[in-house]
Amino acid sequence: MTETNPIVDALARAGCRLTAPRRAVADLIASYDGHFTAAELESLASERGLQIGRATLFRTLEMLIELRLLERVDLPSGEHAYVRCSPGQHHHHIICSRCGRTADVADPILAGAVADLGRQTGYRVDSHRLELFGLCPSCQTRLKRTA
Amino acid sequence: MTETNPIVDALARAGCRLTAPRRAVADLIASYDGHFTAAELESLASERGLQIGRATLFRTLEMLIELRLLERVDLPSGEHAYVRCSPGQHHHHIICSRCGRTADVADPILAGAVADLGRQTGYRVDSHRLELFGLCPSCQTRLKRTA
DNA sequence: TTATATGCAAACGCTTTGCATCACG
DNA sequence: CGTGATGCAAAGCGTTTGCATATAA
Repeated sequence: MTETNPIVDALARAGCRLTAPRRAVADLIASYDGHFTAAELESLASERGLQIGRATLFRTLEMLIELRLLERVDLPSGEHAYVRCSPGQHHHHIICSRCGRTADVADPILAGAVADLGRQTGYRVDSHRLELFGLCPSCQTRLKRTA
Repeated sequence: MTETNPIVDALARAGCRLTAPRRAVADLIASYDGHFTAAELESLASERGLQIGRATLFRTLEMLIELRLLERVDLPSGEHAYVRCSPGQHHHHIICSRCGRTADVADPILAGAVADLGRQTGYRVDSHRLELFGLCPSCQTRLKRTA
């Protein structure tokens, strides 16, 4: 198994040291389809017998956000969660409220709407944040079957 | 001066007791054009010599959110703030990043975009949250003058 | 070898809670 | 009067920090 964890790669490219805890965090994150909280990450780490200090965990998360590999989102519940995301173009997340799986959503469709809203209000819109919540395709079918 | 604070009115309508601390919070909130944090509210209260316990402050804020007179927003800085909003139809906020003044934005324009995004991803979108940040008209002109 | 990262534990900020007292209706 | 609201102070939660130690490059 060659080293192909994209997070590890990105850390290397950014000139960060590839320490054991960072590799561990990278692997933990890779095992999530959807969003996760810091606490979830921590308990998954201990389930797997990985030694990662809480401080290191948060420092690593912060670094990954800096590198735009991760984004912090506020769930409807008020919890803070993290989602993986592809660095690069502006986008948003759509989050399944049942399984937590996320999908990236490209911005262009929204851009027009945002421009309209600016025109409507007279505000010069500099940035915006959109979070969508709903059911992913597989949870939809799963629920239909049960119903 | 007749009792015309809309927050007080709404509390009365909701069957809540009109206690002194609640009236005080209602008046404090009324004096903000834009968003405010719990801490700001608390220090404004003490500036004005009003006695309001921290717990009561938070309990009142929670109640006002329940009544949809207030909404909690997450500023780009990560701070939590509260903004007044008109109960009723679904809407979003546009927040001036300079003076904090907010405007409500009706949803319809966005609704189409959200529907598109759902179609694109296969998710069934149940709810969404949009926060817009930028400069309000008066801050725009003020900045132009300075520049 | 040396700048960087780590772990611990304590500090932190914000928010909530338990509980005895108070006061609106 | 009785229920619901208050204030305090302490607990709670998630996150950050100081500092001595360990480690990648």
